[in-house]
Amino acid sequence: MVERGLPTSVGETTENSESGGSLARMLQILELFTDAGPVWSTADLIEALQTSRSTGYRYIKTLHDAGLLTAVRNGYYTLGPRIIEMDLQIRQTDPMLMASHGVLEDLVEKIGHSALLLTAFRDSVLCIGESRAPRSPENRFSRGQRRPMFQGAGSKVILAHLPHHRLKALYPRHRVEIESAQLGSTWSEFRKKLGDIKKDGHLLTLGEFNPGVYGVAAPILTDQKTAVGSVGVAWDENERRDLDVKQAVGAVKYAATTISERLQDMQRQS
Amino acid sequence: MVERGLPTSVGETTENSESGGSLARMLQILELFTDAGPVWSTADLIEALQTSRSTGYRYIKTLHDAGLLTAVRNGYYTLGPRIIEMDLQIRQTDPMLMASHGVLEDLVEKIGHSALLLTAFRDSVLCIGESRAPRSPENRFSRGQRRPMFQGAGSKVILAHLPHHRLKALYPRHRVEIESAQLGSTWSEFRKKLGDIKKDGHLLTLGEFNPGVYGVAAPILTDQKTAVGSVGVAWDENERRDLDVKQAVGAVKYAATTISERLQDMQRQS
DNA sequence: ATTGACAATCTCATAATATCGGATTTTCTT
DNA sequence: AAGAAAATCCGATATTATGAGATTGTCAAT
Repeated sequence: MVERGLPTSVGETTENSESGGSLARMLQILELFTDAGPVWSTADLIEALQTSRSTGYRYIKTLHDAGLLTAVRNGYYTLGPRIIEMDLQIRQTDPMLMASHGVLEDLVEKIGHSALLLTAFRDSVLCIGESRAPRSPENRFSRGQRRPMFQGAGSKVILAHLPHHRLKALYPRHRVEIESAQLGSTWSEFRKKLGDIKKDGHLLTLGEFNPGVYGVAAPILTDQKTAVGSVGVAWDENERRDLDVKQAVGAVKYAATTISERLQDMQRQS
Repeated sequence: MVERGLPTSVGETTENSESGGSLARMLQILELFTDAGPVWSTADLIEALQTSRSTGYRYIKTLHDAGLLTAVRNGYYTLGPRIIEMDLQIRQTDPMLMASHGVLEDLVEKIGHSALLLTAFRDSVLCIGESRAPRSPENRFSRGQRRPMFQGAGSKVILAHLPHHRLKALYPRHRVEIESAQLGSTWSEFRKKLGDIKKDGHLLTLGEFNPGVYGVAAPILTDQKTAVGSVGVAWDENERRDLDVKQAVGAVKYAATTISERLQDMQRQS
């Protein structure tokens, strides 16, 4: 009866499945806070949830008590301080981030361009770390931002190393995007293209986001050779240094391998 | 084995009240991820929750679907990517942070020491922003970290400008800390000391965290003159420049006032 | 301080739905 | 490809989330 959640705006993990109960319903509140609407009144929140006042207030109170929401003023809420705290917690302890310490910096020094650390998240790719070259422009792709999984070296190289079942589940959801990204118009064609990338162990792209910008990326792999993330660098073609493309590829692959090994060593110890 | 949920470690909003239902119980999972234990197995999580396997898995799944948890490998979880994403969202839209853009940088330039932006959170103070002076040492108090509310200029100055009822609720919970922080051993003494700080509109401290370190802070206030945060700077006494303490106080107060005004202007528009 | 206006919480009967053990399916290792 | 382990599904039960209205708490102005 609670006719909540417009199917169009849901975008959950699994296609459009009914949200999994009140717990998920409550967490949906967090999704409402966007760049376009970063501050919500209780009234609007309750309206958006299509629930009773009591329940709405209870959800808000629960999230508030957990620190995930905070009142900016009387009856107006924003994402809460606990999120900032947890982000620090992640920065200090995330295994992949830990494993990449120093490696990204070395990579930047070696090739003179900014480097990114990416991870797969919900059929897309999230930037979780970056190391900027000395006087490079501020990156438009930085920690916390997402990109589609079918464009850019850093994304595709993860895609190619995803476990079988993940790909199988993902393909039907994104047939059109995959085709328009030149990744094949059939399942077997798709698998073949990914197989090629996988064989190379890296990917070089040109102008997939910004015209004239090169991208190189290599996957960060688990013991079973499936991707947990990737390392990537990008540079403008007329900003080219004496650096050879091959050299960049080598450096990126080396960085990715180093991180992968460290990561696997860490897991063996726990 | 993992003896969770000890009343001592809870530290919820209201004294020690029974957790408010399954929603809060699920969110408690997030509190388990600490520096000491950043990665948890499903088995240990369920053990810690003291619930059935089914329910434990359902909680984990719900949090996973929301992106608040992520699997680092088979059956092991960490805080999830959605948190990183939401942190960026906050950095891009948080009113206080927006209002402080440029102001903190100007302050640093004026006095040559790193500046911090703080906010009140759960009977403590959280750092939400910082601007580092050119070649200053990496700050030990940076974004995402918490400090007690009764030590340090940045904390006390917020405390002094907290709304009446907040103080009244807070005092009995922290009598001992307040007394040992020289903030008075009775309620009226406490109120008087805070009143003095309030009158000055700023606070100067010496060596409350690190010996020989000066701290200056001023409050960020709402229309009704209650604190939402503070601006602070700190420097070592033998690192003193030709800068006068008075000059620093003035600069900090100016920064805090500017941020307060911007904040109030923003609210008038929405 | 007192009041009025609004926001947030509380009360409590009702039934919706979270819960649990066990079976089933999915996922991972050999 | 088969076996082992993990995660999900299933359905009966009662715990507990829900919602309308009353109450309390909070805020701004007199």
